[in-house]
Amino acid sequence: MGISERREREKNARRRAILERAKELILQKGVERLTMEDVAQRAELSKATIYLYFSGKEVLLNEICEESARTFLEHFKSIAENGLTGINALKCFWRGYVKLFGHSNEMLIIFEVRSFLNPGQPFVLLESESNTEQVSAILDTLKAIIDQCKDEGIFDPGLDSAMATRLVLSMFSNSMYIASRIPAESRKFSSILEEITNTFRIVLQGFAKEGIDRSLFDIGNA
Amino acid sequence: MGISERREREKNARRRAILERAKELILQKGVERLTMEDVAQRAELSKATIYLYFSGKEVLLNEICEESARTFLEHFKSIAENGLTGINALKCFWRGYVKLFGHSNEMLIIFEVRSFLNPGQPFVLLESESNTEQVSAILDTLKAIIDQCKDEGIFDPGLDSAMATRLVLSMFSNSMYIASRIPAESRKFSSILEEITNTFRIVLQGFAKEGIDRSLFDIGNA
Amino acid sequence: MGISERREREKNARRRAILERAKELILQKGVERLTMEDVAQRAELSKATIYLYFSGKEVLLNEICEESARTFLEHFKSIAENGLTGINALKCFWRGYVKLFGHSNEMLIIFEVRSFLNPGQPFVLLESESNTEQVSAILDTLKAIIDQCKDEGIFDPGLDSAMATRLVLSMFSNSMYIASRIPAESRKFSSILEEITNTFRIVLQGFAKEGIDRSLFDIGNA
Amino acid sequence: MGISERREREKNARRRAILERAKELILQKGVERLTMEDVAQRAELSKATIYLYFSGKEVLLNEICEESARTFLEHFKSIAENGLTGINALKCFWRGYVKLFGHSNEMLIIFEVRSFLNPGQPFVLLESESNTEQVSAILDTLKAIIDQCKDEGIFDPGLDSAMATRLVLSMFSNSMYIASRIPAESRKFSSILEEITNTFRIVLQGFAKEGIDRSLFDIGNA
DNA sequence: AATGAATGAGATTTCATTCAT
DNA sequence: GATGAATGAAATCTCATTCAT
Repeated sequence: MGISERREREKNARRRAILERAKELILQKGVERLTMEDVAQRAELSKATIYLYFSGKEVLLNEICEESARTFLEHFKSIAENGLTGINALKCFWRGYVKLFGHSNEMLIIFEVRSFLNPGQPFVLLESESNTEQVSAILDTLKAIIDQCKDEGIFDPGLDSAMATRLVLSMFSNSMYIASRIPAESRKFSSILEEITNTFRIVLQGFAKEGIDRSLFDIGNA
Repeated sequence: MGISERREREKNARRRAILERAKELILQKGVERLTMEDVAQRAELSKATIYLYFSGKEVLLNEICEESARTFLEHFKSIAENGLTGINALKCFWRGYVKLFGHSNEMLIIFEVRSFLNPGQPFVLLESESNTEQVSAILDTLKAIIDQCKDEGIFDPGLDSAMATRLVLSMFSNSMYIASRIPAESRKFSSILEEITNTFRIVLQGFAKEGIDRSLFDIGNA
Repeated sequence: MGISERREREKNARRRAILERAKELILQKGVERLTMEDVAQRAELSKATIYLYFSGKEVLLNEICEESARTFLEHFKSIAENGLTGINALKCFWRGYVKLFGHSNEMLIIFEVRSFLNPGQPFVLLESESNTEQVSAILDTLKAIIDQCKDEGIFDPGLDSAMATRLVLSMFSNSMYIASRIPAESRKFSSILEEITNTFRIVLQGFAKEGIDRSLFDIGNA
Repeated sequence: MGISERREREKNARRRAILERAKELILQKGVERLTMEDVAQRAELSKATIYLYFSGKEVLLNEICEESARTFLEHFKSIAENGLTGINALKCFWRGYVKLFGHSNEMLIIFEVRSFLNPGQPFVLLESESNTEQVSAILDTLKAIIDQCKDEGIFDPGLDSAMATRLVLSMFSNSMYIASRIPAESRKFSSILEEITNTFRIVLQGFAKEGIDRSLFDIGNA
């Protein structure tokens, strides 16, 4: 039994390692240019071995997506304590995003891979049942926060929160998509981040109830 | 003489037809999945014939992009009279966009193809000289309008107009990208448009100087 | 009738013009890289028109070959008077060759095209009936000269004159082939000619009867 | 261990087999008509497999050339003992050539492929640094032998040995080229060989110092 | 007589996937 | 469990040739 457990552990470790290498490659060349050959080489395994762990390219990509989403959610949960105000939860969400994006690019991968696998998702996302578990969880979380902000009188009460969630996500998604397409060597995270931060602030200002003090939305220096 | 003119006309017509079919395919499957074989089949021509009109895939994509951008610009110019206020120019821009997007998807294609040909453009767009003529013209036009809105006291004077241009465009671009990836059969333009309209309104609200009446930005029913 | 004659004349002129352009191209890129498109463009005609004058690529190449051979023969005949000694005829042959090769490259084309059309010809040339008329004539002429040199006691009486003809021709052919493959821009006729001249002299020395004064074979400064 | 060695051996064997098949095809149709499809079919493999062993057509051709040259050189070295007189070394060179040419056509392939890859080489051969290692070695070897013959008073002291090397090689090259173009079924090695032998003898006679006994150059029956 | 337009057949190369060992 | 080897299917592009006008 100890043996079979160790086996299991090792197998999982290798699975992870493969996913990790694949992600690196996605960041470097984009999903569309990712080949199984690349993955194998980077993982220092044979192509055939990759197929032992993942039954196909699509499956591998899905796993990447799930894993990244899981990582993001865990991060988010670990930061978010209960009893936060809406605006603080939002800042928390943002910090989690920045942390992951700036450091490990998890978010980038989620969105890029997902848009590759499920073209056109974002617009149907909330209604659709085709979302993977983890991704749905992210969406739900975000929507809850936006609702809370409305309840707390910070966001315009007439704001369609489903739409607002989609907007925020597609904004992120787009940043990611664009960032992912910048050749790895000339990608500068600081300026991309600045751009996204500005964008996010403006969108929040757009969500705000009239008369709300805009300095509330100075997310960047939070 | 009549003959050679007719020839010219027919040749142009065929060129156009090919571009048209290619655009349809891009809308259906995305640029990355577009093959010359596809284009040929859809255009009911042989692959070799396609190469008669376009010397390569890249050239064809570039033409699509240029053509679409030209169409958009013409549309825009035909609507825009001189002496418009910033906000009206913005509405005009929007109307042009909606008209083209809702009916012929021109914009969608510009952005998708461009992002395929020049990965990562949007972040460097304004500074870069690598923009094609037509696309640059769109960018310049939009930036001028945003500047005007700042001058007229509608937009926050602290707004970075280069950034704002990038934001608007990447927002559009993203809508387009997403819309393009929805399988043609389940794509509903009305709801996509509504989504984009809302998004646009929110972004404008985000640009607004504090205290400006938000009803100004009810672009949709303009 | 005057009209139909003029027609005929014009038709021939055009035929010639096409062949001329094709030859230029062969010199520049080699037969194997010659395309009908190229020929048409260079001749400022449409591809279809080329097919009006020549029923196919092979036919066109054959014509080129015949024409060049005819030109060479004419040249040769115009120089060669009757009553020449063998060695003088040889020099004459050589002068004709140099003149044509150095100036118009006729010879080059004959050999290159022929080796493209009839692979392996040279070795079977003399026995074979598949030689075109003109080419056969060149061969016969050369063989006659070699025979004469033997008769006149300059060449080794044991020399197999058929073989010797083949040798000379394949030597020429090879020079041509090599010359034709040098990119047109870096081709220097003077040095190629020098090389060929030396080669020719050595071969003649090899043909010589023992004891014959070698200065006889200083063809180059003839 | 035994396994990985066997693998290595088999892999090399297959590599060789592919090269062998490619060479057969070159002999039959010439380099210019050689397609990867052909090679694959002849080797009873898929095209993709060929690309597993050779990263492209050019690489495959280069390998062929190198391999053939290596084979020739090895043969030459294995025959040539030290301390040979120039004329004996020449005969040795000749025997190596005949043996390889008559049996396996190695030489033929070297020259044909090389002239395809590096058009126009022969005239610049000796000066150029672009020669592959093996081919350069052949050239150097031959030139050394010719120099030795001059030193030993067999060849005309005024003979330009660089030129003479080029002459001999281009003579061989040409024989090869011609032979390669004879349809395989009608190619008769005996007569080709006889032709080349005669040619070689005559060229050597041409190189000879005046007064040298010609029977020295009866290479053929050596 | 001339040509613009079209094309079939084929060339090189790439990649996800399978399978025997 | 791991892998080297193999491959089918597809993508981009080229060229000799035909045909309606």
